[in-house]
Amino acid sequence: MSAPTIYDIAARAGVGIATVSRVINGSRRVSDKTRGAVQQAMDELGFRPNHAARRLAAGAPHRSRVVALMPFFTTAFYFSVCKAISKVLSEADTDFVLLDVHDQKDADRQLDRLIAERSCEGVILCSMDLTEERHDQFSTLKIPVVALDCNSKFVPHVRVDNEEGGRLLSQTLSTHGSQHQALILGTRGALVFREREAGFRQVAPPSFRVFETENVDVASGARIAEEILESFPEVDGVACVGDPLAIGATKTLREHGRRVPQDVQVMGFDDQPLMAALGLTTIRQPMEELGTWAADTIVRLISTPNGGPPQDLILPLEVIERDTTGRLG
Amino acid sequence: MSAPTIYDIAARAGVGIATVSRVINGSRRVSDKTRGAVQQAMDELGFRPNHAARRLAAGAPHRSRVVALMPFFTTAFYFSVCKAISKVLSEADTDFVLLDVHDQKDADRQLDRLIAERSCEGVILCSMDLTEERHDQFSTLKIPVVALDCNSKFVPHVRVDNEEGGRLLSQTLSTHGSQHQALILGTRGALVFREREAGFRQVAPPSFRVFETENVDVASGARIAEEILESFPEVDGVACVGDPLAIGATKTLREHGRRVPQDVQVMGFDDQPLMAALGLTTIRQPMEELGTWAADTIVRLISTPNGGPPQDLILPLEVIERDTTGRLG
DNA sequence: CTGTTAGCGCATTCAT
DNA sequence: ATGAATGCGCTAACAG
Repeated sequence: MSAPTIYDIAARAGVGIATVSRVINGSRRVSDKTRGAVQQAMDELGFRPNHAARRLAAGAPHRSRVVALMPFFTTAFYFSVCKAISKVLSEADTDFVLLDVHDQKDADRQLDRLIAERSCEGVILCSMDLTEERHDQFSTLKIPVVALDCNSKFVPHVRVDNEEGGRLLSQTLSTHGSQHQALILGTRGALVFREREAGFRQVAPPSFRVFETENVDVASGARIAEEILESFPEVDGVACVGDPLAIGATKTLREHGRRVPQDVQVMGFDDQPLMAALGLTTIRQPMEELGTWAADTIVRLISTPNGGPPQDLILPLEVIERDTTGRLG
Repeated sequence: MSAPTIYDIAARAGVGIATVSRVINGSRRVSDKTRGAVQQAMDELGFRPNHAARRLAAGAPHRSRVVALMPFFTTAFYFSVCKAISKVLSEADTDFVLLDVHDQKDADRQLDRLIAERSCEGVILCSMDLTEERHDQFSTLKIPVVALDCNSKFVPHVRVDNEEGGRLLSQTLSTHGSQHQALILGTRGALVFREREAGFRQVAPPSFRVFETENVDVASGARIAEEILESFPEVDGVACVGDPLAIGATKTLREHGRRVPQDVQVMGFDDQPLMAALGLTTIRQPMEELGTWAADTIVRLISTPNGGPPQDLILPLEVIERDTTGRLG
């Protein structure tokens, strides 16, 4: 049978529903005896108060909830994004529901559920796009959606110019004289990586090579660097689509006697926390700003259903030169 | 006046509430004309559907929500904890509401609200304790609370033995011959830091010194290290209560010509992501396990109100020796 | 101390 | 295509 209500409890305990309510809410105006009976009935039936009914009856104030779907585990990039979102939403008295999704399928399941249950007032989609169909669903339900780190046709989005990022990667290496550049890519399943690759290819010196890896962590960077040294020994510049990759690559290179940056230059991407301390040259993504904009926008769209036309935003990238680049030789 | 309901909209648009409901839910069985009128009324009145009422009427399934209060901004420690919690809750079909709190006052405000609004079914408290009074409030409302990284008298908690951590810090330095040890502490307002300090004091060689800093970031570590070099030049071991502090301290020491670890040994605390790549000797906290246990426990307590007596858990610490410690000289 | 009653705001028949 | 009526599960007066 379906979930028991206070009526079921009341009947079973031989009391009125008000008494059950009192017990639930810890009122002291209940005799220990009846309280016990009610408790027992609740335990036996596995009673769980219905949250929606509670809030409705109590006249609790509105509190919007926005859920953010993010592939959280992948990189520290999302840590910074998350912090920013959290801050904005908190100040807007909006609940921040964090949904960690592993892959697209996972995300789809959650999106279906959100639509079916209408269980939030806004959605922030990180590094993930929407199908047109699903966009229409959200649209008719008037649940605003914004995308972050993603170039969406359907919803307002904030991102950086990843193609430009790819170009900056190669150009910075070239500036210091690198001729044989390797690009370490995360899976091409991710659009942002494909975009960076495209930009890189546009400007890289002809002998460049591209290497793809599943994960974008330190271990992968270290492993791919081995591969690079073997198949592309003349390499004098390594560009990575994530900072951890660069850390791993640098480690391997140095272990193999290559000086960084005198023999090989290395660059990361993101400028995650601690990269300054590590001296990694990298391309800074304005992570806080990305999160802030997404959160601000969703809050605005929630309170102003007709908040004007979708307004996208492209934030600037910045090359941060530190110790892993410099003139070769 | 209070928030407009569909009755207000219906009245203003000269239609029945059912029609308003249809418009809200994107039903196509509404003439464009009336739809327009309803839309306009909604816009003019700033209508926002009441989420609780919606779910109640729609008979939506229960979905528990647990909110985690965490001082998110402070360190990457919480990133790992957060990941673990997120994973467990997601698998338990439980919403994960993240509440970033800056300080105790902030936390108190949020806790008051949670109690007043009964807006969640469980609470995970990170690095923060409960007053007895507030514990009683949660208790009578039957909202379970668990604490993480905190030694609470009132609620089940999971943590490491921070005193032992303090001892390990000093003992590891001593093992390699360090006689003049400095401890860099975060604010003594945090219990965990006080505990580590206590442990450290128990076993440190007599000439030790303790330094306190507000923040536990790289910059603070670098700054305090300057101070240490000035006021405690004979220092040959620096123990920190957080990894970033140690990174900063190492940087300063090396800039001042002190070799690490030959002249001065340095240790961090936590073993955050990337510390392996950085070669920092540190004391590993089982961050994932902490988060997993907290989430598992809260899920269990929600589904089993009488889940037996509070069961605390103390997880083991592990010294991870890397490149910043080793025999002096 | 306890039971009765009346909504909370909305989705949903069932009429029309 | 639209309106009236009913009930979701609970809290909060109001009676007793």
